[in-house]
Amino acid sequence: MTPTDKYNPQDIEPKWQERWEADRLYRARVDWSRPKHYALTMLPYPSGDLHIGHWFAMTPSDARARYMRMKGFNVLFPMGFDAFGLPAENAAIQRNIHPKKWTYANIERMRRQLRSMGAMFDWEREAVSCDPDYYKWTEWFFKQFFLNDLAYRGEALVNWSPTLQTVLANEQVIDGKDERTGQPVVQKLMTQWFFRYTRYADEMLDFSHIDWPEPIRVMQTNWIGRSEGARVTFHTEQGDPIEIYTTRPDTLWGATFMVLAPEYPLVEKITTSKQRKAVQAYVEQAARSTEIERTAEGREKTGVFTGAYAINPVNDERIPIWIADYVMINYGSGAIMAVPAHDERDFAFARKFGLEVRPVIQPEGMELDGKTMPEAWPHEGVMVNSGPFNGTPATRDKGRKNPAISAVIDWLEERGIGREAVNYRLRDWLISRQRYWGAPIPLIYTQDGTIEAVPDEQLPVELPEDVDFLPTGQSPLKYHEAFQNTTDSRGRPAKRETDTMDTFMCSSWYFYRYLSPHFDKGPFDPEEAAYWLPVDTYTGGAEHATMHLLYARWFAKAMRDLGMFDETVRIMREHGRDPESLLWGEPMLQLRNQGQVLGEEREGHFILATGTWQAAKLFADRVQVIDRKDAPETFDGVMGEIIKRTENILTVDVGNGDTRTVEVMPNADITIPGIDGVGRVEQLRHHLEIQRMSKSKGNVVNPDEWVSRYGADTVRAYLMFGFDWQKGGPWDSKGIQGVVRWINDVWDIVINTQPPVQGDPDAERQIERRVHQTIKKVTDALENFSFNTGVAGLMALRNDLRAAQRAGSVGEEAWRQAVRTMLLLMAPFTPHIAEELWAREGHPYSIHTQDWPQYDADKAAEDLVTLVVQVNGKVRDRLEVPAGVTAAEAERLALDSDAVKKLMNGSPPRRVIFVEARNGQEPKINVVV
RNA sequence: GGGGCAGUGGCCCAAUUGGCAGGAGGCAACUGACUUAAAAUCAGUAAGGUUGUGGGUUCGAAUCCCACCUGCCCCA
Repeated sequence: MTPTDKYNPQDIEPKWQERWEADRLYRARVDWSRPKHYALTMLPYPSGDLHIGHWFAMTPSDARARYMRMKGFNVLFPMGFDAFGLPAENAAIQRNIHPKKWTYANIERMRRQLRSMGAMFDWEREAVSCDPDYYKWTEWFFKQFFLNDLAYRGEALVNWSPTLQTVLANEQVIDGKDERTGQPVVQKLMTQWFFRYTRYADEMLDFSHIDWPEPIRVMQTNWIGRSEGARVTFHTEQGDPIEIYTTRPDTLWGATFMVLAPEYPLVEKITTSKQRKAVQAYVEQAARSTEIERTAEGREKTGVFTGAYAINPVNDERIPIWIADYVMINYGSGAIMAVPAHDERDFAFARKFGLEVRPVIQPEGMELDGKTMPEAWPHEGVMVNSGPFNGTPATRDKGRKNPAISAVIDWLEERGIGREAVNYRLRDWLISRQRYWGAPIPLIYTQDGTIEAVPDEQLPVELPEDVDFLPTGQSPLKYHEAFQNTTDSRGRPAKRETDTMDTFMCSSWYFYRYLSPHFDKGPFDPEEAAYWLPVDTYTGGAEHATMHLLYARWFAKAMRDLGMFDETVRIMREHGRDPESLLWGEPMLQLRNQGQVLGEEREGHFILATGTWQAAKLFADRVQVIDRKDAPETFDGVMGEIIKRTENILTVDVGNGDTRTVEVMPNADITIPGIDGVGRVEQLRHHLEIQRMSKSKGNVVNPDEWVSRYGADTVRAYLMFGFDWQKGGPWDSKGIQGVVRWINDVWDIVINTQPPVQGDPDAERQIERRVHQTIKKVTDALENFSFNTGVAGLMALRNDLRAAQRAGSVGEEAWRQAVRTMLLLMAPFTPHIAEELWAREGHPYSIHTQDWPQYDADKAAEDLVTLVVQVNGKVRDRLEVPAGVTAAEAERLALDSDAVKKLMNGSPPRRVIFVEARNGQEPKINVVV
């Protein structure tokens, strides 16, 4: 064997990667004569290192894109970076590196790592969201939305840190405190920029045009949270209107008080002087709690009476107005009518403060008494105490479908008291960020208070680079004079907006930029868009269900309605393509989510520790790592597996669910097998559970290491084989061995087989059969994102070829044919070795531009099959029968079988059910006696 | 509290519309070969189960329905 006969991924992988790149093998070009396929995988954030999760998300996606290409599609599979965001600013503050420098250095590093995957990314279409070339268009989108009333300035509650004088993101606030400084955070109303997200709420509830996973559709539906009901206007005794929204207008007569959010603008005006102090104190306290705390169910209700009263418009009753933090200023109108008898939260509030509870829906077979009822009754019944509606049945149906609600809405509208209304849980999209590292909002505030958009020819508003980062976390744009000071359209001094945009803005349109990353007449080139759009297959994590994936849908709809696709549509028509799929306003037609690769389980060291006890803690001067098997029966000290180590404090599992704490003394004698001399406490291994990977847990799998050990093909194939892709699971560093063996075997099968010139026809037929069965398996697997079964099918074929190789039973012609097909089937999974062996077999470059093998059902068919014979559903016999056995024949054979005869005892069968063979399964027959 | 997803040999996982759990495949295990020995590699081998639990539908349920248990995700 010459050295080249050994499989050496370190050799062949870079070789082919370079060749593919030099040949621009993966360059995707518009070609109207061929069907297109736009395959997309979520773009990474350039955090610095590609981790195994990126590989898990991207390489199966790549395999499928490659398969689509071999199937005859012109495939676009681009890649880029979602490069704006907070981590870059944190790096700037903590390590004094400019965000730009940090980000681009990371991108450079990640590009290299991404290339090592051997994916078919078309790098000539790469887009980086922090390039001015890119964010020019992010700004342009903002401007279009601004000019077309899709963007507006409004007030929103934000997490405000008085210490840092800055706004914090939700994830930066832990228990009402800034996670970095531990200083308290308050809720403050601030002026911010919003997009009219709810404008497309109803359209976004329609999933009929897209093939997205059910859980995502459910999550988005719940997130949008459409409800039907009515808006009703109450008035204070002084005549100030307070509009409320309710899904239960049928309970209006049961409203015994009103509740306003503490931030409600009218609060100050209506509060009586007697109540002023209490109200003010309450408002201040409410500002200190977060929304999550405020709305948590089961939380003790708090609130204060304002001293004011409102008039219930349906019965002119005078009811007290309270403020309470369980009512949110940004949900509905920030005010509610409280119907304690029929709403759980109102009920809890009424009981706490001794407010009246008045049932107005009487359920059948139950007598509700406001004084004694133990809980609210939010369900169906007959309306009572409701003036003209007494006796009207209320069902569990929502909205107009409920006769009581429907009747009351009509009545309200006739009287002009209220009107039918739809409400959404979804709020408008707050896009302002008081941050530096984001796309600037291209607006100018003039001296007279008007707001101007920056003229197109001045876009992009570039981020200044000469900025200083204060450790406070404040945006440096806030005090960057040169950036802020500008002139308006009439040449007068003016101020720039210093807020930047939410990074979800950048990622809402990146897949359009990929089409033409250097196009300078618009965000994308309509000539490219007409061919490639929309995205056919999108893959990524389900964690983006309600944010990115919903924003992207909103964007597509807004773009469509602002005419941004008009030219694209025209070109589509010119080429005879129906633009329907683009006009749906759906960015991605098919979506699939991968699961998550979790950390591997690892046993901790089993130790014997001795020393002195103090309270319940052992101060150990000696720690010995031993094999669990060698553990003594009893031990005077602490014996067990280390489950946790913090510095020099060990938590040891001593069995029976008990743990002991061991503090290892500085000069302790530590012995660890395989480590010479005295071990260090840091060398003691603790138990690792199967859990999410994170640096702090020390269970991170570094793909680069595994690639340098086994090659990219092996890592790719293992990730596709070892997991149910849509589910994910724990990494298994031993499990990868199976893939290593498979690839080595394939190498050996192709390189080191000398098939005889003449083979055994039966054996050759059998191999051909297996090959075609495998074509079917692998094809189905790739169609269905079931990558693990695809690789498993290829491994099974390997087993068959191995056996034939050893037996020398398959002749040269048949052998080469089988190997040829196997390599084609492998190409999407393991592109490098497939290309290498393809070349060595003398086939023309490149395997990746070949046609996908054609499945032939006749060739896959078995001659003889096993007929499974059941009696009353239990397997009683198996008979060898010809493949195409008919029902009549099968019945005759089954009834003739000894096992069946014995069970039937001569009586005739009551029923016989024949199940035809299908899809490689065998026929079954069930005799019912 | 509400909603969603999942639970199959020791482990990862298969099982198109309900139709053989001889479990597809892999890991681990065991036996042999190679080796002074071990690892790695190669060849071979059997073993392993009330498909989370309990009911229901059906000729037949891992699959469909109901309830419960456990785990993960989303919302509150």
